[in-house]
Order: sequence, then structure tokens, then C-alpha cells
Amino acid sequence: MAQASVKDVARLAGVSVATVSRVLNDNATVSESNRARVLAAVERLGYRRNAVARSLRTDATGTIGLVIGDILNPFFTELARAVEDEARIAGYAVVIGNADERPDRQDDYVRTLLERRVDGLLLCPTAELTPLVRDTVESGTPVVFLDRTLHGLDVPTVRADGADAIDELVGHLLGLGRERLAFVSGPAILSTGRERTDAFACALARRGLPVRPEYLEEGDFQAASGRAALARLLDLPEPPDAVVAGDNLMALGALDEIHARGLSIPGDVALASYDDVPWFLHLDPPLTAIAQPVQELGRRAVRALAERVAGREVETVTLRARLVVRGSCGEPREAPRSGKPAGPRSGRHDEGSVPA
Amino acid sequence: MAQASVKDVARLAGVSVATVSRVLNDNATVSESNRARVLAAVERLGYRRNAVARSLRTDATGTIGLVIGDILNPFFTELARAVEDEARIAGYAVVIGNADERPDRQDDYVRTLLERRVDGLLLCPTAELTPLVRDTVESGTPVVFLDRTLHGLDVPTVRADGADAIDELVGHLLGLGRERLAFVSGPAILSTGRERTDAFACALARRGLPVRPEYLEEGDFQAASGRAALARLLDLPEPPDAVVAGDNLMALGALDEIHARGLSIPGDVALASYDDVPWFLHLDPPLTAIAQPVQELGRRAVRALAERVAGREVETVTLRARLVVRGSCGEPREAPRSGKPAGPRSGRHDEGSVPA
DNA sequence: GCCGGTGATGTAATCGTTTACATCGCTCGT
DNA sequence: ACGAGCGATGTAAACGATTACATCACCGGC
Repeated sequence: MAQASVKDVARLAGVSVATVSRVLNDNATVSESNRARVLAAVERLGYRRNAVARSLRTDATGTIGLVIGDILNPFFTELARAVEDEARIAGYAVVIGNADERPDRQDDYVRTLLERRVDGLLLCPTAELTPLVRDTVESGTPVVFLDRTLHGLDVPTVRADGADAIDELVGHLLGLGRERLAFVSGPAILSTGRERTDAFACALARRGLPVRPEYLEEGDFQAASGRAALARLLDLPEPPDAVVAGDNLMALGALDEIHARGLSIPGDVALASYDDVPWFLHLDPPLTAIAQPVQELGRRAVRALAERVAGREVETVTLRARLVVRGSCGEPREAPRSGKPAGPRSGRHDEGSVPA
Repeated sequence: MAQASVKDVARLAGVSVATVSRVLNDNATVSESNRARVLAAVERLGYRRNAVARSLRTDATGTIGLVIGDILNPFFTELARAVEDEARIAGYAVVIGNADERPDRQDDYVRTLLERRVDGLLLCPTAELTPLVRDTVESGTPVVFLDRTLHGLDVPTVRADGADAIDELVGHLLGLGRERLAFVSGPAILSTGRERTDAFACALARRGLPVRPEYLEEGDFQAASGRAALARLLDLPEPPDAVVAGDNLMALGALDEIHARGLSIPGDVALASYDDVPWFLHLDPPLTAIAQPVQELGRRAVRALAERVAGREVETVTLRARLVVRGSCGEPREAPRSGKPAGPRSGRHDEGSVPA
């Protein structure tokens, strides 16, 4: 079932391939009658333009590569969706790669994406700056970093800054009477890991409070590490009365450990998370979280990349994350949607209820 | 910053382009000395093979297209990840498209994927069979359906059958004393929607129980519809005492409505979901769910597609979903490991292939 | 009536590979 | 010593599009 080519169309329409190409790209004047015949021939043959050949000639594939850190992390998933959406609007197809937080995998993807001549690359760089990434950006390939950045490299980056939100969160916790705040951070080698930790420490320092080192746990942005961190924190002689997780997966792990110990949120310990994911709202109590403007992040990244592809310079974009207060730190201030007032409530903390 | 081409490499190595190509594809005999020089030249120039030109010549892109139903649905996300993983192993890159459950969007993607000459297509077809999809499969393009199927078209499909699991779930609920079981189904036009509903009705019928039409709500696999369905169910003069949601998003909506009314799970109403997602485990109580072998689904789909690309015929693959009992229907049985062989519960997601 | 201009079209080169085929030395068997 | 056979290499033709350039017909102004 050989696909028809321009040649076949040309023959059937009784014109030259040049004319066919012209009507296909309508970038030159073609007589109305010929245009009609070509279109008819295209229709008849079910002709579909071969983007591969076209790309070879035009040196543009209409494709961008997206390499994300961990496809199982809802944050990246949502990001991928946003990128996908905006790319579609901009006329790009997206080839996606999951680095799984491993530099070698990241490089594998970067390599095949370059071989495939993507027009540009959206990269959530892994911890280390690999030689390949350095070469790539230095060779002039359009690259934009997303979510994370890498120092020492002049690459436009689209990211969200959560320092203010973290500060606000710390204020919120202290305002609710919490006194022993702990933070479960991501890996310090990742920009997103370090920044959040710093912001937390800063927020405490700014208020003249000490940063107790035993309240600073380092995880790896995965659920298991969050759980382990919580276990250590709760085993402390003087456990924290509030915990902030550095990302949504570690919050999940934290939640686990807290449940496993039969502790209540926020009664025994307050919990909040960096990253907001849809189902945080459906937890009991709903989780207070710092929401990144994920959609906007994706959009801006694609737009920035498109600019780079067009040869224009772009600035780094820094958006702001914002605090979303729910019930998991105590004293929720959002009034619930009205429904039937609560029926019988069991005395235990684990019954489904929206805070009154 | 023009990329080096085979020609440049050939010149630098003092050989012909044919020789360069031969060492690059090591499919013919090349003298050791020449091979070394070519490799050296490749290194020196930082030569990267142009996959576009290569594809044009070889008529293979090493790329597959994946069009999923809704990228925000964790089920599809996980599926995409599995596909991505397996594709990587098989040496394929994945171009992903999010149909957002809209036939026109699906077709948009199919079209550009075909233009880009993907070697094959993995498709979670939307409700309707569009002419484009029909033409595509009839024209001989390798296509494999994933998760869902479309009647009247001879396309191999990789999917999971949940009928047994649903039957088991119904048994479980009845065993716990629930008497009024409701089901929130997906759209009947989707194979996955209809099948689950049928299985539910069947499970009741098989036990001689009536299927009360007011306990059969139809949603659209989105959270909002789940919530609305629950609202209607709970407003019934005689509301159900157990609800099964047809997918994870509708379960989310259901959860919402139940919480909003201050009802307790499983005290006031039992809740279970088709689809298992990681955080169900972290709800309080953890949600009983039917887990699809998502990883395996993705793997098998890619393998099937690879076979089709290689020109071989493949059979439809039907895996089995399995029930995961947690606490949301009452009487949580922790530690399901040993003891009662009540149901032959395979330990892993990855098991239970059933030929069509 | 001639000539330059203009608009429509065709011819052919080109993008960077792969690969069929031709070529060229060698070696080996007789 | 000679041709067959073989291994290594090169030449050039594809693949299917786009596009610079040439061509051609025709028109109107002088």
C-alpha cells in the first residue's frame, strides 16, 4: 500500500510537482483551475504529505522534545499535559522522554531527540550537568529549562518561585500556634530541592527562630523517602508539631506514616505540602499546599522555546507559587459547601467529614 | 553552526560516504583501519546522524504514536509511562497525543502522526469510529488499540477484563451485609464504560438479585459527573448503602459529595472504585478498588505493535483486573497475605493473561 | 509592432542518508 | 600463471519534498 507522493498527485492533476507543492503550501500564485485540480487529485489519491521528506528539505520537524524528571510524579504529568496543549496550539508535536531522574537516561533521550532533529528541547535537567547537555546548549540548539535550572549555563529557564509561599506557610503555621516546624526537603543537588529548603530556613530565621537541624530531613522527592523521614521525625524525643513536605510524593509518604501510627492530622501533627495535586482536596482533612502555576509554566516554556527556535532571545521566566490553605494545619478557614449538616460522627479522627 | 554530515566525515576520514554509512550501521565488512578512521572522524566532528534523512531513505522512523483518552486521568498517565518505558527498550521514541476524549482531537493527532510517518499507532479510541481511523487501519498502517476497543474493525486490542473482579467485588459487598448496591458507570458508548456496567448487572443477576434502575447512574469518567451521580443517589428516598464508581475520577467526585454531606465511609455508605491509583491507599479509610495491570497493558501493547510493524499478525490480548480489598467497604482485612484462600488472588498486577 | 513586465508554470538541484551495482586488488586452486 | 571468487571500497541513484531559476504566454504602453 504505497503512499501517494507529490509526483502521483502531479501526474493525476496534469501539472508539475512544483505546482502541487505550491498549492500545498499556498505560498505562491497558482491559477484557480490548477489549484482545484490539484486539490481534487489529493483527495482522490488520499495523499498525505510526507513530513519526513519535508523536514529534510526545510530543516524543521515541527517537533519539540520534552524530557521530564519523573513521569510518575503528578507534578510532571500535569506539566507534560500543559506543554502538550500549548505545543499543539503552536503547531508542534511533542516527543516525550522520562529521565526517571537518571542523568544517563536523560542523556539517552537528549541524544535521540537531537538525532531526530527536534526543533527545540524542553528539559527538566537532572542533578548533574552532563557534558552532552553542555555541548547541546553551546552548539546553539534551542533549549529551555523547565521547572529546574542548572547553574553555570546560560539557558533561559521557566520556573516557579515558592519562597514567598513558603514564608507565608511558615507564618500560617506559627499563627496557628505550631512551634516545632520540620521540613522534608528534596535532594540538595536539584535546584528545586535546595531552594525550597533555603526558603524554609529563611522564613524561620527572618522571624528570629532557630532552625533545628534534626527538623531538617532530606528526601529524594519520592514517596518512600517521605515516609522514612516522617518516621525519623516522629521518633524524635521531641517530635515536630508541623511538617512541610518538599513535594507531593513525599507528602504522600508522610501521610502514610502518620496514618500508620494512628496519629491525627492536624490534631497530633500538622502537614502541608509543596506542590498541590487534585486529590489533596479530597483528603480528610484536605491538605494545605503550595500550588505551582503548572499550566502557566508549561505554556510559557513552550512559548519561550518557540521564540528561541525562531532565533530570538528570551529571558528567564519566574512565576510565583501560592499558598492554598486548607484544613491540614488546623483551623481551616474555608467554609464548606453546604449540604446536609453532618449526620452521626464517630469519635475517631478517621471519619469522612468536611470541617465545620 | 551547520551540523556535520556523512560527507564531512568521509572527507575527514579519507573514505567514501558509503564506507562511513557502513561503519555507522555495521552491516557490511569494513577494514579495521578504515573503521577506526571513520570513528575518529565522527568523534572529531561531533557528528550526529540525521535521523530524518535516514528515515526518508529507510522508510522507518523508529517512532510510534500514542493517542490517549485523557492525559489528566491517572490511569492513562500510568499507561503512558508504561508504554514509554517499553518503547524505549524496543528502541522506539513515543510521540504522545491527548485526545481529551474528543474525536476531532483524536483525528488531529492521528493525522499529524501519520504525516510524520510513525511506524505504528497505539490508540485508545474515542467513542465513535471516525472515518479517518477506519481508513487508517484499512490502509494497512500498523495500529493497536489500547484499553478500549471499537467493534466492527479488525484491530488487535490490548485491554483488561474486569468482569471477574467486579463479580468478586459484588460478592464482597454482599458478604459485608450491603444490600443496596449502586453503580456509577462510564459512557455507554465506550467499550470500557459499557463492559463494566454489564459486569455489575451480571454479577447481581447471577445471584438472583434485581438490578434497580435508579441505582444505575451514568457518568462520563470525569470527577464532576461522579459527584453529580452521588448527589442523585444520595437524594433517593432509599439511597444505596454501597456505591461502585466506574473509574478513579468518578470515585474522586463521589468521595467529594460524600464528604460534603458529612457522611462517613464505610459507616454510611461503602465506596469502591474501578481503577486503582496510588493515593487510594492513603485515603482514610483506604479505598477498595479494582486494579488493572497497567504496566503489563502498556508493555504488551508496545510488543504487539512492534510485531505488527514487523509485518506479523498478533492476537488481541486480554489481561485480568483484580480486586484489591481495603477498608472502604467496611471490615478491612489487613494482611491479605496468608490464610483463607477465599479467592485465588494473584499477588502481582502482571498476571492473568486470557486469550480472547 | 516591439519590448519589457508580469503571472503561471515547469525543470532540476538539493537536503543527508542508504544501498544496488560496479570496480579493483588479492588469493587460491589447478 | 590465470581466471574465479571474494572482500573492501567507491559511484551514483534513490527516498519525497521544496524552491531557485528558467521559461513561456500574454498584456499594454510607446
